[in-house]
Amino acid sequence: MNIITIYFQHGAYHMIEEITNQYDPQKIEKKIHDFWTEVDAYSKVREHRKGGKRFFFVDGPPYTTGHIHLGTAWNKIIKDSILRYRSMNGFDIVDRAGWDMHGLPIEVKVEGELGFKSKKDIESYGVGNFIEKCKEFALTQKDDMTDQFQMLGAWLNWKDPYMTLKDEYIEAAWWTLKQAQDKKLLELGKRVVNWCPRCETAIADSEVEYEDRTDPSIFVKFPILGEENTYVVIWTTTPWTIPSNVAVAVHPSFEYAKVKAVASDGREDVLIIASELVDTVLKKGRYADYELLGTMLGEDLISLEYASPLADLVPRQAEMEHGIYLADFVTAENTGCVHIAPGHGMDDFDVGKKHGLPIFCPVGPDGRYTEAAGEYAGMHIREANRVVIEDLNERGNLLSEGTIEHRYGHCWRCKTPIIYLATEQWFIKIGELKEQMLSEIEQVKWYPEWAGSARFRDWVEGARDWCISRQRYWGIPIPVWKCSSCDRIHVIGTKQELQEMSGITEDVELHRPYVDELLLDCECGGKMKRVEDVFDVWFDSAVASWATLRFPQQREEFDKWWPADFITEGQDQTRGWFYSQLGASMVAFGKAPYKSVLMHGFTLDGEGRKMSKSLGNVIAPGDVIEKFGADTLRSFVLSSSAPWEDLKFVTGELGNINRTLNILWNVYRFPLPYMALDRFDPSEVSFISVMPHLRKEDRWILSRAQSLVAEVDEAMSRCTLHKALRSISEFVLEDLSRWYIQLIRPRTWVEADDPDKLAVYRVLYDVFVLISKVIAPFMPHLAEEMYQNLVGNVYPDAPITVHMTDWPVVDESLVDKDLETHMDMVRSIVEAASNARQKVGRKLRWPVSRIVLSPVNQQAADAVVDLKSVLMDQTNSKDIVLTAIGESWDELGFEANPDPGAIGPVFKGDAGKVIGAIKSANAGELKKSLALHDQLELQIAGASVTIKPEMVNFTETLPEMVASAQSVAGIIYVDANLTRDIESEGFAREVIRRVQDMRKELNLAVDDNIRSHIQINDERVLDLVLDREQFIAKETRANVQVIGLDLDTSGSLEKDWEVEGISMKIGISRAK
RNA sequence: GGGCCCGUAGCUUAGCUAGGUGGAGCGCACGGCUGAUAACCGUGAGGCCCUGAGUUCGAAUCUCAGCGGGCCCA
Repeated sequence: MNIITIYFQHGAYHMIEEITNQYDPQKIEKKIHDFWTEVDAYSKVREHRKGGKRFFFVDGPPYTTGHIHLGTAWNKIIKDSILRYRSMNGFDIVDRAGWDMHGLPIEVKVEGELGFKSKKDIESYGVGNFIEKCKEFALTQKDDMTDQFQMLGAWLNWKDPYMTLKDEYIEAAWWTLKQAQDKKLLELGKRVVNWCPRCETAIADSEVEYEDRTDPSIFVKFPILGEENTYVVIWTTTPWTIPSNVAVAVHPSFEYAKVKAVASDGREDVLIIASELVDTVLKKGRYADYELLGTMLGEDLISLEYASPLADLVPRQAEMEHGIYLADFVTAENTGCVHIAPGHGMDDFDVGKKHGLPIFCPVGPDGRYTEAAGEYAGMHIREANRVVIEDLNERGNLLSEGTIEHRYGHCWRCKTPIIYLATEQWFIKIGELKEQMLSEIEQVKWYPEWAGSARFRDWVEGARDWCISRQRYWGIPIPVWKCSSCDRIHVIGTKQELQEMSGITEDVELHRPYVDELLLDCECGGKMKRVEDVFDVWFDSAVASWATLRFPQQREEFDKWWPADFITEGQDQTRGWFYSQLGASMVAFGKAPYKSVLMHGFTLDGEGRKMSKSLGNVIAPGDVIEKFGADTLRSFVLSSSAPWEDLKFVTGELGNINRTLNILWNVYRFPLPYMALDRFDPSEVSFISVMPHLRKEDRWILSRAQSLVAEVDEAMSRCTLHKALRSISEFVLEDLSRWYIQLIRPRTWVEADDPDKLAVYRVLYDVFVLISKVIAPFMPHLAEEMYQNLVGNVYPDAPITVHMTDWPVVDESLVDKDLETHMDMVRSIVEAASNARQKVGRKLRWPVSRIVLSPVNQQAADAVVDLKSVLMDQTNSKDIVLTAIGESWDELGFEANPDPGAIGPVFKGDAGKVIGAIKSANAGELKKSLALHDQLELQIAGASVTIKPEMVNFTETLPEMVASAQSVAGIIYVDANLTRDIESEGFAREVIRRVQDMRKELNLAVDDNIRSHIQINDERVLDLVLDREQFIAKETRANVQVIGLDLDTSGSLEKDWEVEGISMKIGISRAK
């Protein structure tokens, strides 16, 4: 039968259904997904909360790679759990899913599919065709990923997501740039940028990946003008930048040495090097010897000028003056003199700017030298390293050549080593916003606190102006039009403005190449053409918080919702989305776009290494779901560690979680057959009606359930989702499975109408319904499954899904903290009793006559009185005896242990006799006297000696067949001495257990009756068993039962048993 | 090289804010229960609390310095 129809079928009885034996997450989750789709649960739930307290959530848009990984799964699971929790708490939620769909990664993918190698291939294929391919690719990937996210049970607005490739989104970016222009925060400038020579574009700092790489390591001698054979020595790992050298930088306060170095062939060079580095540099240059000519500070070197060793190859180098300048960034490494090429380095550029040096950059976007590089023109810089080294060597300027392995930046997409190029780019002047940004950070609530106050703050403090332009195709076109005759600039803010200014009436797509074709009229009468750049993709996602509200197209929603109440992303987004959003929002609105931020960790493999394709340790969420189900995956990632800590993915732990859910399933399943048998209808058995019949343990579990809700609320308020999950798990395992269910089992077996049984049903029902709600944010499928059966099948008017129900409010009237404490103590006593039983070898099936507790305090004593029946029941004891608080049990014996250390010094030679006397004395009296008089006279060989308390230690001795164990309530003693009655009950239970075992083997129904024949080959035991003949027949549902010494035991099943050394033979058959 | 975070039993972790005999789960060994039974429960063994120094009567906890891992930056 289709379960969906079950949910809607309500017969005469409101029936809770029996469920499968095993927790089967795949089956349940499939069923629940179908159900959600069928009733459109998500939309209905969001609709249901319309008009409630507002909660504006912005989804950090994953890049449309086509497949989700564990990290993105974790991310969405956190989001989903928090949103479900909020929704149940009455919040009206905005939660459009987001997709980041522009940029190089997709271009690179499409280039790969089309077999392209460079931008020229794209141009000849046609930019329009290329853009269409990229769009199609992004949209397909988006759909694939949506399916994968939905498998996790993540409820976001998937039907109407925001997509960075949509015109409405592009307009949000354009509008933002126009704000920057209006506020004079947009700047076109020549700057040194990270440049990928393959992609032929600037790339953001955040797109640079650092990896180990082997590069040349060369020391070069620059000849000082006007001094014979004198050189300043520099070091570099990029020989190809030597043709672009403009200056040398030294540190103002370092000491530099001028040394005469003698080569092995007798040639002499005068070299300028930082003093402390002379030895190492000369060693590199294989000089035989040197002589120190003098020392000076860096600031004394600035009058020197030098010539480029490559002046004959690069005409511009011959024209240029080369000087020595001061810079604080110079370190005492290598030579202490730094090669400065302002066209090829950030620091270099700054030095150049400061001193008005030429920004000489003879390298084109494709990584080849331009005409300005003279002889090198047309050569690719990759080949140039070798050639430059050779040229330097030929000219006698190469002091040393080697290689070095170091961390070097690579393009994050195509892995090409980046270079630094001085180029014209568009910048947002973050420098001017920094102070405001720092103060806005403090207005935001960060989870954890240090993510904002330390980490993010540190990043923002060091932030540089933001280069937002890229020289590519698949991105939001930068909406800047420039006049070809007067260089005037206009920034377009909306599509409408573009249409008006370009005079077109038809719709236009806001991508390249379409917008490139539109020309605007300039005030000067000339024509304005769009600059060719597109936006850095980080700028796309930066405007998500208002783009998701369709601003600037719609103003109302923006005014109503913005800024975001909450966002959460991985720690890598500190420099990424947390930052880009803040920057863009400062430009647009002058304030932070989010009120609270949860920074979560990274997923690592079992060894604690990051998951990466190259390591081959990537785990696909889909595989995990297939094996364990989404709820298990969700519980695992949520409970393993605090959200902001890294998550080690250990497969074994998943099994653990799975087991916990299975126990929850079993606990939930346990009473259902009885309830079904009794046609228990919760809608007809009110809680009020069972209240007079509640036992202590019922009140206890109800109190614990309320405490659980409070714990989860507390955890959620701190974003400590792992604590919420652990509280749930502890409640299920400890309180429900290991305790409450054990306590109430016999009550569910009663066959007649019984208020005590109904009370249990009602309590269990309420607890399960509460659990279904409490787990709903975290295990939405299992929660739904439970809810539909418990509530959906019973109350036709109930909310259609558990996710539409209200989050439980703690009912203080049900909370009884004293009772909870008492129960903790009782449980500890039961555990201790079990321990003690093992020591005396008495299994639980055999009652013990009494358990004695020496309570540690009043509370412990109260607990025993309060919960005596639970205690007797669970320890299977006939009586519980309390001593006075802190008092020993008076049936204990004592043993006196003389302490030779205390006796020896006092009695010297007689010590041995004293020790013997103490040992042979009556320990109990000894103890009493010492306690009473603080000393004791003993007669030894006619002499009287004085014994002091410190001379004797007493240890308790236990009576025969008594064992003790420690509990939190105090030490307990289990008296396992047998009486006829106990022995009779013990053997009877042994018999019952074996008959039950055989019933099971025959697959008898719980309520089937039997005929049984029990042969016991021991007269004494037979006699004992016969004492409880009725009891045995009742427990085993035997209509006919014969117990005897020698009888025919034939039946459907016949078995031989050995019980405590006595052989028995039992035969049973089903009674008609 | 810099910033932030993490390091506790074979594995996953609690305890750290507020210093006072380090608790769990898994696994392992042994046992119990047998109307949750392909389920459930108990007991036991197992810890230089990463290392070293400092503060303190007392440090897993606070401070400093190292080592190892993660994210980010240079």
